[in-house]
This record gives sequence, structure tokens and C-alpha cells, in this order.
Amino acid sequence: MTTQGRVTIADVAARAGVSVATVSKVINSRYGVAEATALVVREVIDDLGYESSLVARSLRSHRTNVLGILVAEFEPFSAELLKGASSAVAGTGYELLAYSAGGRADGNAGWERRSLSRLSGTLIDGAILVTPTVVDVQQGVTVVAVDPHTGPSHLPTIDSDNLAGAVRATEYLLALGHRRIGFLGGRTDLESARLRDEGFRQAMAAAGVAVDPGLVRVGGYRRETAEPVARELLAGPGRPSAVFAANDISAIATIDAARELNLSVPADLSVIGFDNVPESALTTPPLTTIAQPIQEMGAQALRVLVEALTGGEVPAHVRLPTALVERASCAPPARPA
Amino acid sequence: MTTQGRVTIADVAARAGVSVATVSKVINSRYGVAEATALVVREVIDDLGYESSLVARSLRSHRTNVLGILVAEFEPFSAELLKGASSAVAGTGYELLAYSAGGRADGNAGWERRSLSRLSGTLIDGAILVTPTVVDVQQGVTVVAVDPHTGPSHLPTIDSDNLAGAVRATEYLLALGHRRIGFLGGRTDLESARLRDEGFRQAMAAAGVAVDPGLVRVGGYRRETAEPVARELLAGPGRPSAVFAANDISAIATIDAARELNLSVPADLSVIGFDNVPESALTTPPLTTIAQPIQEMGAQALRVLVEALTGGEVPAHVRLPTALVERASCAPPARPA
DNA sequence: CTGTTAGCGCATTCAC
DNA sequence: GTGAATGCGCTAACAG
Repeated sequence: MTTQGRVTIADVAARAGVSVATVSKVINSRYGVAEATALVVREVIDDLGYESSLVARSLRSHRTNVLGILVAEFEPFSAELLKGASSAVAGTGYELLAYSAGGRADGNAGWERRSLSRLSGTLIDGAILVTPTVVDVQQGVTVVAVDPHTGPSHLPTIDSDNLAGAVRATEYLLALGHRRIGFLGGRTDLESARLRDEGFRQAMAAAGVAVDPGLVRVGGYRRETAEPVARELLAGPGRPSAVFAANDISAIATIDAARELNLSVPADLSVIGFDNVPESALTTPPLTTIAQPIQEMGAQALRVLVEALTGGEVPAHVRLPTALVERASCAPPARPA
Repeated sequence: MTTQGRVTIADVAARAGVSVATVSKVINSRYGVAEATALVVREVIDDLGYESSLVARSLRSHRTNVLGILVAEFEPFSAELLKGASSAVAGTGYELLAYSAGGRADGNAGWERRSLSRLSGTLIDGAILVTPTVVDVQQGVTVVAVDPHTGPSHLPTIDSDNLAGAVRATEYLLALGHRRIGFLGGRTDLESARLRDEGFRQAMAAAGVAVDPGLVRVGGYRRETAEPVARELLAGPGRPSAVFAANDISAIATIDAARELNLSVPADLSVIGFDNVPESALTTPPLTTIAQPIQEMGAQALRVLVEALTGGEVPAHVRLPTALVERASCAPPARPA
């Protein structure tokens, strides 16, 4: 008797010669089942490789023990977050479901709300939103945000010290002797991008160096958007001697653009990034960058979510430190200004 | 009127002043709705940020346009696969759902069958199984496997040329002058691990160098399992002058073990890995390794799955090439044997 | 102790 | 264009 398609609780019941109710009780270890019966049922379950359907179960019990991580797409940053969350979820009894809105990243604002709509209320007990733009808190779902949009939010939030990191990056370039420093900004709707911009300006002002508006661009954090902008920034006549890119993806795009223009990094152009995704070590030359503890951010987000779900004390805001990682993409300018 | 909890189709209907049936038709672009009505409905949908519930929809139509990637946990290898699949999914009309069995990786054999049971038939239209052990094809779900278990399988499979890669790695160490070469094997249930072992032995035999059984261990591909074994391998009196680790995680664990034992890499010990996950560039010294095109494997897996779902021709097996990536963890032995 | 029965929730799809 | 029945696998309440 080949069971066709999925194995359902009915298959198990039939094979074990009991009712579905009894099987359900065995699965959920309820009282009222003879040990002998339970034994048989468990055997059949093992035998058939039965596992209850997430959908059907959530339909009734409104509890799935599954936590969602909602991202726009799986790129280096969200992948690191996932690794961190995955290591933190072990032992909590929860499982992890990562959902990507489909990668159509552009005209796709509001993906977080839509993804949440699709999954919540039924499939997942709670969610981690990664770089969400719209966060009008939907009641009925427990949610924490990682690196969210600009403006106040009532969600528990995990981020890193973007301002201090950006100041550090800029100071580093200044200390090397750079004065014509370009800034390749991030997604303007995100608080992190705003703070990195602000940190850049603060550090420049503190050093008494004027920011040349022509050297400040928006790269949008993504390779496709950052690359043409980087090329533009470097192609002009008054090109910068150093670029602070708001994330590593943009920094990598900048290095590639420099190569195309026959500019040598770091001899002709210094580049510093932000994030320290693993990819940053793979560039030629390896990228100097500001590290965020991304995996730790993912782990913290998961812990906060579990805490919120179990009714514990939830911090409104967790901020992790950033640090400079010196590799080889920065050097003193060829002819100091 | 604050909609509480999720926005349902009923909310949309009420707000638009039509019936739920009409809304459903508009969503699925069925005939029989006046253009004016449809316009109003679409406006309300946008306004409310409505998105159909995955659960409810799959309940009726058995089609969700969601593809699953099932992994044991989110670690570097599966994360790379995810990136590749994510980039390939854009434009296909599908969305991606990655599901992790919970990270309790050990006594957890059969996770792939359980995960598949939980999600299939309802939530996802098809699945990519990553390093599955048990692959007794469940009817009713379209599935492709990446780097599956040993033995014949009737699933479309994506992998890389593990044998050639392992031969290449071993030849590289031999060419440097190493003779006492250790092998830190992978998960014995996976075909990839078997082939890497075989490639090692083939290359050794071809060079006329005997394999010292005391230098061959099983590291299981995971950090927790590989680290103690690596320590053991290096602590003994007749320690190897070079180690070929079956994946980068094991290689990194080997480098760490060497550091603890005050062995310098590569002066006292050469280490070569397999996979070329981004993390391999972050070690000190950076790891020399055999690259698999992991992202490309993820992208191919996704393409094959979509092809299978749309009834196209599906290759039984896609094998991608491997290549040596020379970094800095290998050197000639201190005193050639 | 076990079986029967009635929903759970939401989108779809008849028949009108 | 609408109302109402229906789909799914599971669980809870109660009956036997």
C-alpha cells in the first residue's frame, strides 16, 4: 500500500488501526492513551515518516513554533544575519523560516508588510524584519526589526553604532592625509544610511575639512544601483582621492569601477566600506571596512524575539559596537591636497 | 476603523463595498468584473496593504508560487546556495522560502523528510533539498537535490566535480613536496565526502605514496565535530606535514587547532580546504582551497526546479567544475620526507 | 481509554 | 455581481 503524496494523520491512524484523534493525542502527549496503543502509534509514525503539516496545525492551534526572518532578498548582509539567528535558535525549540519577497527589490517598497501578511497569523509565531522600510506595527504579530527605516518606531530594534562607525571610517581616511573624500551613501529610507552620512559629515566638520557636495552620492546599498554612481563619482575631473562607501557592496562596486577606469587601489584611490561581510575580504586588494557584528545582531534579534514571545522583558533597543578592520584598500593619497 | 490583526479579503471587500467573491476575482484577474469595480478594489488593496494569506490560498488552490529550500541549518555553505538561488529566482514569479530544521544537527537524521512533510502539499510548490541524507522520493512533490547522500537517487541532482577537485588538492600538496598528508573527511553519508576521500586516495596512489591510515580521520563537515578530530590528528607524534580537509569549515578548524598547538601555518603545517566559502578568505593565513561554484549551484538548482515544475526537460544530473584557489595556507614541508 | 463530530481560518468557486 | 458551500489536516470537546 503505497501512500500517495503526503503522509497524513489519517494514514497513520489507518495503519495503526486507531482513530485520528488517538494519533493526535499521542503526538501531543495528551493524557488518555494506553501505553501499548501509544507505542504502536509511535512506531507507525516512525515507519511512515509522518510529520504534521505546518499549515493544518497552525490552522487549529495558532502556534507553530516557527519563527520567520523576512528579507527583501538573500544577499551577504541578510545571509550573515541568518547564520547568527540559526546558531541562536538551537535549543530554543523553535525552527526558522526565512522568507524572501522575491528579489524584485526595486519598485517593491512595502515588501515587509506584504510578506508579513502572507505568513503571519498562521504560519509563524513571530518575525524578524530585516531593513524594513514600512513598519506600521501590525497588531497580532510579535515582531523585532534589524536596522530599520528612519524615524521613530515602536518595535524592539537591533542595530549597531552606525554613527560612531562612520566617524571612525572618516577619521581613518583623514588621518591618512586625505582631504578630497567622497561619500557613497546608502538607502535613504534607512536609519543606518542616515547615520553613516551624518557620521561622515561630523568627522569632516570636526577636522575642519569642507564636504564637496559633488563628491557625495547615493548608491542605495545595492550593487546594481551603486556601480554606475561609483563610476560617475570617479570619472569626473575633480575625482576624490578616497571614498567612504556606506556598505561593503558599494565599496566593492567602487573598487571594480576604479579598476575599469585604470585607477589603482589604494595607490590612486583609497576605499573604505561598512559591514564587514565575508565578501569584503575577497576583493583585490582586500577591503578595509567598519565591522558590524552582523551574526551577533541576528542572534540578538532572535533572542529578543523569543523573549518577547515568552512574555519576558524586552529591550526597546539593542545597539552593538562597530570596529575598524584594517585590510589593504586604503593608503595615503598620492599627492596630499 | 483600525483593522486589527491581519488584513483579510473580507476587510478589503467591506471597505470597497463589494463581496469577497468579487475581490477574489479581481486578484486572480478572472472575467466578470466591471473595470470600474476592479479599479476601486485594487485601490483598496493597495491602501490596506492586503496580501493573500499563504496558508489560506494553498488550502484551496494547492499552488502558492513559493519554492522551498530545505537545509539542516544556515551555515556558510547553505548561505551561499541561498544567495545563488535568490538571484536566480528574480523574474520567475516565484518567491523563496528557506526552512531550517532547527539546527539540532546531530541526532537529527531524517530532517529533510520531516521538513518536506511539514511544508509540502500545502505551502510550497517544490523544494531544493540541501545535502539530504534520506531521499526516498516522496510522490506529489517536485524536488531537486544539491550534494545528496551516497547511492543512487532518482532526483535531479546538482553537485560539483568532487573527485577531480580532491585529486587536484592532493596533487597540489604532493607537488609542494609533502608525503605525510593527512585527510580530514566529511559526512560519511554524503556522496561528496565519499568522492573527496576517493580523490585523495587516487592521487596518492598515482604518486606512489602510501596513505597512512593513522592520518585519515572523519571530521563530519561541521566545526564542532571537526575540531577535536583535527587536534587529535595534529597532536600525535607522527603528525602530518599537510592536511587536506574535506571542507573549509574543517580546514578552518584545523588551522585553529594548529595555532593552539603552536604549529605555524604554513611553515609547520600546510592546510588545504574544499568549497571556497567566503569565510575561507578570512583565516590567518588565508586558506588555499578547492572552489565549488556554490552560488551557481544554487542558481542551477533553482532553474532545474522551475523547469521541472513547468513540465520542461529536466537533466538528471548537473555537475559543475571545481578549481584550485591558491591563497597562503600551503607551503613546502619544513624537512621533506 | 477510544472514537465521533465539529470546527479552525481564509480564499475560491459554484450556482444563482 | 453575490451568497454560501467547500477545500485541507489537524485538534478539542464530548460521547461511548
